[in-house]
Amino acid sequence: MRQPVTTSSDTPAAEPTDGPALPPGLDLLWGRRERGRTGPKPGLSVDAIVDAAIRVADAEGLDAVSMKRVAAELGFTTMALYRYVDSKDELLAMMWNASALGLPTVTGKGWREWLGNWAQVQFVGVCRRTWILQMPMSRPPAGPASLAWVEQALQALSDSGLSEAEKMGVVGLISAYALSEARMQYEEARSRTDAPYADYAAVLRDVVDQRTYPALHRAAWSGELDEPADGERPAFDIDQFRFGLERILDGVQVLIDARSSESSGARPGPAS
Amino acid sequence: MRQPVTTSSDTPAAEPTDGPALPPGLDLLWGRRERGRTGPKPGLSVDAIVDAAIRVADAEGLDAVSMKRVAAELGFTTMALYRYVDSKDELLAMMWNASALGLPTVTGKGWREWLGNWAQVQFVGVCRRTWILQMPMSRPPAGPASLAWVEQALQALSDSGLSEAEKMGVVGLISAYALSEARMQYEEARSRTDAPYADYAAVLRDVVDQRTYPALHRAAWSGELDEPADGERPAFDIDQFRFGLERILDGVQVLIDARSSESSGARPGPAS
DNA sequence: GGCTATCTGTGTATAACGTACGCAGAACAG
DNA sequence: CTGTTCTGCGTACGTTATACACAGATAGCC
Repeated sequence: MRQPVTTSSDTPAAEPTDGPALPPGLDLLWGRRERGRTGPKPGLSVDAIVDAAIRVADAEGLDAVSMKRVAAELGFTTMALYRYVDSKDELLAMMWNASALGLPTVTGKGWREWLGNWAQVQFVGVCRRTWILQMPMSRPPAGPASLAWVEQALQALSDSGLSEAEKMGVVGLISAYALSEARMQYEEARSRTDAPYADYAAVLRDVVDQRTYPALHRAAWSGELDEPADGERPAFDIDQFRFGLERILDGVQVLIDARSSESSGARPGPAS
Repeated sequence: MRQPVTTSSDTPAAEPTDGPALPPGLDLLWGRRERGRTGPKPGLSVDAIVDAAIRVADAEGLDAVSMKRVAAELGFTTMALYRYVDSKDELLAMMWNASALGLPTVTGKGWREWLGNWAQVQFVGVCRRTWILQMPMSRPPAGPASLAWVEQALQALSDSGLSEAEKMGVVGLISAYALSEARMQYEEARSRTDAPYADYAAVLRDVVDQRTYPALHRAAWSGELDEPADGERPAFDIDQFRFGLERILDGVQVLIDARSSESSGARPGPAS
């Protein structure tokens, strides 16, 4: 599958850093891919390739990110990239990880504000980088930057009294919601640009009849679903995101309250 | 873009059923695509194509669904499909809608049980049809079957006292969560089959060092994240889904309580 | 009946994609 | 200096979706 890269047939089983063999692609993500010492100097680097790919994705969308296009961006041929990256999937994984690199360190008073800020930063982050939403993903994050981002959310919950599994569950839940909401809004905004329809509600009004869809009919004609339409509606509506976020945080609050009243009560440990 | 299909240049602006022109693809979804009366009898139908595509997806995954493969399934050539479907995207939209066709009517005592059942049915539904998770989606549902499914959830909330926009928000939130959780679990299960690693926690233990990732390190070594490993772990863990679901429902409960205490209080209407 | 417009299914062709493979030349180890 | 190993490139292959033109079938109209 991969180029030689100094096959360690001489050294019996000595790992450079630790561990056995990482799942395919992860070794590159963690910088554990060794390069040979001989041969011509590389005119390229993985970082340069990933940067170029992100540049293309930012400017022209993820669909424009082909091996050929990225190589052209760097002034190389398509196949030159394969000296640094095993496959396009690997490159996408690197991009996904790199997208978490620029994220700031968030804080907040108490777990709720902290986690709320974390979620909002993630939301606006993916809204700025809409190509993230188009990725085939999403396997659980495994790159160093992605995990550093998850780490922050876990730290926000460290004093919450939740079990480790529960913390991970909460973080995964919120992260998934941020992604989903952004994707939803993105698709909705994109379909609004070219269609003869102003928005989703207009489509519903056309298509939904009162008999078979009474509740939807009521919602569609209530006017609440219509966009302002007075021009400057933001492409991404963070307030709508906040609505769902507060729901989730309320739910987490209930869980935390239950756990803390448990510790002074009787019940032993929570089931998985 | 499309084949002639009786261009209505003679009839000035008479719509067969109603409304102007639906967004591309939606007309087919709603059966508003007219077929000419003359010419040879069609040897195929949209339904037959969609069924075949779903058969392929069920058996071999969404990646196997190519126009060629679907056509072969029916004993036709690739291009024959384009007499019934404008593009592959349209076919995928039809599949997505059709996947909601087999869903049962759910009920429950009170909005919470009702909505909880609804969410769980959706979860196991997409788990059974994992190709749904691999779809490029997800623009908001617009097919008749998808909307009928949404309708059910709205009905569960009809007596909740929430505004229409809030109901839609809640339904969207829960639906997105069901999809995300299923996708997460699916990816995790798939990566566990071929990798040298047992599970996600094992990867974390290899890769995460205590200094830079203290919270993650603690979680990874807590043992709570490990799978049972004693053989028969279900590919999809509905209990884990329920965990997040209960969090969200708790949050919705808080919102509903606030609204109902509002109605006997002072505040007029909620902002969008 | 025949004429004509229209639709069906097919074959061919195109452009784009990811990527396997082999080669010329560069850089280092001995 | 020689041999090994790497780089970058050119070429080639298989697979996509889909545009287009053509032969034959069907229906409406005379």
